[in-house]
Amino acid sequence: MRIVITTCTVNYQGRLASHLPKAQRLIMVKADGSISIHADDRAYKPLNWMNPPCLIHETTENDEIVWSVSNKQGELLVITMHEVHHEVSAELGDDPGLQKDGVEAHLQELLATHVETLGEGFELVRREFPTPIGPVDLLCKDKDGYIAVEVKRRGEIDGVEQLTRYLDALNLDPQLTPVRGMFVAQEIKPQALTLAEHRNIRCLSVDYDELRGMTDPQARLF
Amino acid sequence: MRIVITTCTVNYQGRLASHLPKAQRLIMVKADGSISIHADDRAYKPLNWMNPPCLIHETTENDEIVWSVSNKQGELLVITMHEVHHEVSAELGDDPGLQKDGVEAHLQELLATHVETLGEGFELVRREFPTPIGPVDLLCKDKDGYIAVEVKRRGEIDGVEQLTRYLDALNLDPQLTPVRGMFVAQEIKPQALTLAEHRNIRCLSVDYDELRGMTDPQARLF
DNA sequence: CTGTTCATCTCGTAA
DNA sequence: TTACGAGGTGAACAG
Repeated sequence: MRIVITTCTVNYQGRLASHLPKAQRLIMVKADGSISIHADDRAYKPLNWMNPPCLIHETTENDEIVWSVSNKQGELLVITMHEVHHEVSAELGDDPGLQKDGVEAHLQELLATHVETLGEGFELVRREFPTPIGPVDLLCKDKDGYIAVEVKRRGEIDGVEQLTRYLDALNLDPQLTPVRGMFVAQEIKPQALTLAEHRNIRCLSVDYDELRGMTDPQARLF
Repeated sequence: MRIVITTCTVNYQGRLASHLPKAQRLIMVKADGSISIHADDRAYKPLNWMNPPCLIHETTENDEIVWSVSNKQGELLVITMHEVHHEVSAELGDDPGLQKDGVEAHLQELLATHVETLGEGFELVRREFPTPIGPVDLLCKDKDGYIAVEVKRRGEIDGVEQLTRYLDALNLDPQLTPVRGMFVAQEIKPQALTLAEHRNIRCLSVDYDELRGMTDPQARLF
């Protein structure tokens, strides 16, 4: 990792064209060759960046240091440093990586082992049930037939569209039809709820922690 | 802006839960109070972060510095620094900001002034034509009636769904119906193309630079 | 404020 | 390699 605090101008030509006027910024060069340019606000997003793999070529023109960063896709990032105020290097080494808990996959897992919470007499047929246009999160069955369940952390309109496409595909199969739809999320947006109801898709909000408690009452990863 | 290179462990509890084992990392505190934690790879994304506005509370426990970062939503980021290897501060000042050229809005603008490239005899009725569920990018007209045009930089399946919803809404209006659909993008994914054709939506790939050339042959912002 | 949509989205994963 | 969906998506803009 190399950190340079510098007064610079930046031009990017690639997926779009962009320009940063002369100002003081922080440039971060990482061990994988990637580069990012940060202003003094916004935690998340750099002003400009180049993802690895990329090549940094340094030249000097009229007392100005110029970095030309290019990648295989033909994108080009040119940083002209008018003045360098500070510079540090440090070897951080490999990172053991981020452990996550509470993403959609976990919710799907928990629901798969507790399909009875989705509806009376529900039985799991398969997780990730394949269709020609992609897998349905859960395929369940009760006394009236099959139910395709779409699981989301946050239920929005896109999820309802996705489930609708799956239902269309599944209902082409005479072995399965009629297949009902069910939309399950920790939180369902009003728009999504309205669209789902309009399409006769049942909606259910579930609580992740509560669901986890059913499997393992004292579970808490961290 | 404050930069700290430190051996640390990090815990986040908020929209999900996550944990970073002890390792050397770079912590960036920006002038707006936001904070991000970087490993030595990936240009774009920090391992962990907290967006402004947030509050940083520093304590010391057994020779370890602990930063508790919280926000109004009740999210909590706890950084425990076991060792600090380097530290810098710098006032960067306000950034003049990034100027962009080539985003979807520009493409829509160009197409609006050249609707004849979309189809013979096409005339523009309105950009951002309002419907109950949101504005259609372009509403055009030819001798056979109205055409709703959805403009995307990259045409994917979501865009086709969006256009379909607009068409459904527009065709409820007896003054307009029948409204045909048209999907225009610099690049259209095969899946989107298939779905669009299946719904009788015409697809067109356009070249941004070529289109811009029609308006202003020597135009080139940077 | 909410809701909607774009993004140089990034990033993982599975076919 | 490509395609697809999730994301602590973030960020901008309209209502």
